[in-house]
Amino acid sequence: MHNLPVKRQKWSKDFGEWFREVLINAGIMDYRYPIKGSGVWMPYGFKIRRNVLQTLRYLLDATGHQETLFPLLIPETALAQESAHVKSFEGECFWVTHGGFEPLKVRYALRPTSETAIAPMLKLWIRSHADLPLKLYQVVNVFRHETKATRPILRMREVATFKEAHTSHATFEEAEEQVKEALEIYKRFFDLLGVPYCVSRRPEWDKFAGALYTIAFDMLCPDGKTLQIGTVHNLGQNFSKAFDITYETKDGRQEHIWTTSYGISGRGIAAVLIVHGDDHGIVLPPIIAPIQVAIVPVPYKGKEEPINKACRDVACKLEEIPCKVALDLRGDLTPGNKFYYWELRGVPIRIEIGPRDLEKGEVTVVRRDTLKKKTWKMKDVTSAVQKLAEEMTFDLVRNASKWMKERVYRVDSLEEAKRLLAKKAGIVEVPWCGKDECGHRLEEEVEARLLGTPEDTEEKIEGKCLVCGEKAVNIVRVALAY
RNA sequence: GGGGUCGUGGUCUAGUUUGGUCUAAGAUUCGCGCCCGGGGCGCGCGAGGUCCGGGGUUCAAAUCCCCGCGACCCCA
Repeated sequence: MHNLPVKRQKWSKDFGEWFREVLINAGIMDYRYPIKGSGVWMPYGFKIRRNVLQTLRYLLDATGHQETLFPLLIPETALAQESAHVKSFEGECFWVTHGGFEPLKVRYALRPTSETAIAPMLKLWIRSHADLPLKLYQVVNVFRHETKATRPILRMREVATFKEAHTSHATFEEAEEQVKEALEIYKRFFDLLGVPYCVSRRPEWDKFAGALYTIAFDMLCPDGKTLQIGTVHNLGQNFSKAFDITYETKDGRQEHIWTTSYGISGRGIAAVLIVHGDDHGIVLPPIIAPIQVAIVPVPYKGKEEPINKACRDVACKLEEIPCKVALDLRGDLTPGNKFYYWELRGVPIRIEIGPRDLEKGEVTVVRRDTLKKKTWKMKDVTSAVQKLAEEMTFDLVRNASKWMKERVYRVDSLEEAKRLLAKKAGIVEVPWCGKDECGHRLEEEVEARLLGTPEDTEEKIEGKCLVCGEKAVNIVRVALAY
C-alpha cells in the first residue's frame, strides 16, 4: 500500500503557474483564445460551472428571486444617466460604434454590469407598492476593458459567468433588509462550496460606482493575496432618481424606489478550485463534482473479465443512489496513470478493484483530499460512499477554514503590519479611526489595499488608529489584493 | 497607465548573443502494435512546425530593425 503525502509545494510557492496549468490540464478553461482576456469554458470546466450555478440558483430561487435575461447592449444615453456610475465605467467599456458600415448615432456599450440596462425597464414595470419588492437576477457575460494584466478567470475582459441580482424596494429599511438577506445567501453559497471568506464593508473610495455602500466577500489565495469573490451594494435612490423610477404609495403619493444589487463572478468558481487544491490538482466538494466517484480496475493479466465485471456492478449500484460515476475501463493506461488523471480533475472518491479485492469481496477506496486508502466490503459500497462524501465535505470546509484563520492577523503596530504584508502573510487587521485620509496613508505605508471594516463580527474595538493615534472606532482589514 | 522579460510541432525546451552548417533538434504528447498492470513502466513504428502576425535590412533571417498581437513579472 502506498500512502502519498498530499503536497502543496507548487500550490503555495508558485500559485499563478499552478492555477494556469490546472485550468488547461484538467480541461476547465482554455485561455488561448485569440483575444486578450477571453477564454473558453471546456466541457469538464463547464460542468463544474453549471453545478456551481445550480447551487446559487437554488438559493436565489428559494428566496423569491426570479431569473431573467436582459440585453447585452446598453445605449450610451442610459449608461450615462447616473453620473458616478458612468464616470467609473465609461473608460473601461467596450463600445459598439458601427452597424455594418454605418456609424451608430448612439454608441452601445457591452454591459460592464446591468444596472443601467435594467433601470429603464423597472421604470415601465413598477407602478405601485403592490409591485414591490421585485427581486430579479440573471447569469450573463459582462465586459470590461481591463488595463491591468488579465488572468484566466481571475481577471477577464469578458467575465463569462456573472451572476447578478437586482432588487427594488419601497423603503430604505426594506433595501437594508435585502442587503442582509443577500449577505446570508452568499454566506450559505460559499459555505456549501467550502470556501472560507471574510466579509468587509469597503472603504468609501472603493465602493461600487453609484452605491451608498458596498459590502464584499474576500477569500485568501495560497500566495497570500486576497481575491474579491462577491459584492453586495445598497444603491439607495441613486439609480431610481437618475432614471426617475417611482411607485405610488398606499396613500397615493409618488416615491422613488430603493434598489440594491449584488453579484458573484466566475471568481466564485475559481475560489473552489483554488482553496482546496494541492500539487496533484484540484479537489472538488462532492456537491459540485461532475464526477463523484471514479472506478479504476486493476486488471491483472488473465483476470480482466471478472475484475471489469465487478467494476461494472459497483458502478451500477452507485448510480442508483444516485451518484455520478466514471467507470474507467481504458485499456491503454496503467492504473497509476488513471489515478493521476482523476486526481488532477478533483474527483472526490476513487474506487479500485483488483484481484486481491475480488478474492476478499472488497473494494479499495481513496479519498481525494488526503489520498488515504481504505478497504470496504463490496456489499457496503453505496452506504460507505455516501458517508465518505459527507465526511469529506465536512473536512474540506474545516481544513480550508483553519488554513485561512491561521493567516488572519490582529496587530496594533504599523511596523508589524508592514512586516506581515511584505512577506505576503495574509490578512492583517488593525485599529482605525475611520477617516479616509488615514486609510489612504495606511495603504501607502504598508503598500497594500484596505479591504474595509468587518461586517462579520460585532466586537467592540479598543486601541488607537495606527496613522493619527486617535481613538479607533473600528478595525480595518488590510491585504494584498488581486 | 509605466517598466522589464519573453513568443520555436498539442505541451515544455535547445538554437537567437556572433545571420549561412536549420531541409529547425530533443523530451513529452498523440495514433497504431507489443509488453505490462495495487501510483506517471518499457519497446517498435508513425503523426505533428506559415519558428506569434505584418513590414523592412540582406546574396541569405527562427536569429538584426520597425509596427502590431499575445503572455508572464514588477511598479503606479
